[in-house]
Amino acid sequence: MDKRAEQKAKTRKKLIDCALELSATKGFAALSIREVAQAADVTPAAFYRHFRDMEELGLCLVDEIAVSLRRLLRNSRKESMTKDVVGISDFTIESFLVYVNENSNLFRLLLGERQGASDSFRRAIRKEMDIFVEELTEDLERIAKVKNQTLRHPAFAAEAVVTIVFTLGAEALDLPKFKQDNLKKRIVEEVNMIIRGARVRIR
Amino acid sequence: MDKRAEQKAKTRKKLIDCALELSATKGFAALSIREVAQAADVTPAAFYRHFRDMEELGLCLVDEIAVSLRRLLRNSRKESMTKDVVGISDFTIESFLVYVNENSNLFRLLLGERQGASDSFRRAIRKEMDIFVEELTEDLERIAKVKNQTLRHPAFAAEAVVTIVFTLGAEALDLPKFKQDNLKKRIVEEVNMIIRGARVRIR
DNA sequence: TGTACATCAGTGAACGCGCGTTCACTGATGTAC
DNA sequence: TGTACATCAGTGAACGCGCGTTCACTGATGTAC
Repeated sequence: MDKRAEQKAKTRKKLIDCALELSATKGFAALSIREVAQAADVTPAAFYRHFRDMEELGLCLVDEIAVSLRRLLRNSRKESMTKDVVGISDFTIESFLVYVNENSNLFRLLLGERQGASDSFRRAIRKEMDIFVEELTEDLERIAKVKNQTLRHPAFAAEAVVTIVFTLGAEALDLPKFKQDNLKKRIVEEVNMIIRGARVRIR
Repeated sequence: MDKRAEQKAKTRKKLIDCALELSATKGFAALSIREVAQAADVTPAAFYRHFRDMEELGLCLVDEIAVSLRRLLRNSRKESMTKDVVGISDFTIESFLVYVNENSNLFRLLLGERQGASDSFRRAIRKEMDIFVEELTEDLERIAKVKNQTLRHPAFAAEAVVTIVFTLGAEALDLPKFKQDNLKKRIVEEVNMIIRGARVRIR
């Protein structure tokens, strides 16, 4: 057992976790190496044993987001399969909001830096969102097929849904729990609008 | 004629303009008083004759956004009246994208700080967006009435449309002109989806 | 109109501070024999 | 197992820098007579 590597990984994780936590309150862009190092109880110089600069650490955070988002996606798909739930339900959006609340720091980072300053940051985030859109497109098509319906532009519908859910989901973070109910209803209603509007009507 | 007040106003405007321009490249949050002062060709200390701190200057910028957004709204309404165009057309979205390109710095600021760090900033921006949603709600209702249709939740539809148009509009800023055409088509399609989905169908 | 004083936008120097980055170092852990 | 050396994560001091903020000041403009 390599105690040294183990300890190093632990410190690295601590740096990442502290950066994430700090970024929640003041935004990632405002963080300094010294600040993160101090929060993680290491010397500023120690930071360089793990990351070249804050940008590199930032990309690790985006990676964390990617992992957690994909887990969310996998779970929600699994659940919607086993429960024979067909369609984007109340339930799916409910569980998304739970996720947002549980991973509020990651989510804040995701949406805060989506139009942020760093180019590599923005591209990494958009790539993740694109994956989300693609998966949702597939789901929408699959569901439509089961229901014997046709969708006009599944990919556009998926993009619109993701945009709405993520943007309004981000707003949930600033709201007290009891006001989130209202927001949830709005999201559900708007998502349904999009999907209804995407269906090709048979007259 | 008060030369002194005139000169002061000029300097103030220069500070605001420079801050706006600088914020486009590195984000408003990353700006410093000294940086803005230097860009505006004044001493850092002179900054304090105009603003208490960067936050106060920032709120002035939000105000500029408010003014320009309302002008956009007024124009688009006027045009849609005179031209007897009924509905949210290709044309309306086209002119929105033109606006976004013309006021790219303002727009970047608007969307960049929407989930940014400063609380007063976020609230000011959301207030502006809410106004936009309200006006659009009225328009949607009016148009529906003319067309003898009913909308299920005009306010939700408006919120969804504004979310889509602003978010995707922000993405246009990173795109070369020829790729913006594609984006525009996506926006138009998605907006139409929402409105179609909002209509109460008579069977 | 001319003069004497008041105002005040902008100056320039100074301050203490936290920043990123470097460097020689230490001492615990790993490795070779 | 014990020893001698290598490795390297983390230390602590130091550096120069741009930052926000203050202050007494200057000199053009405004005002009162």
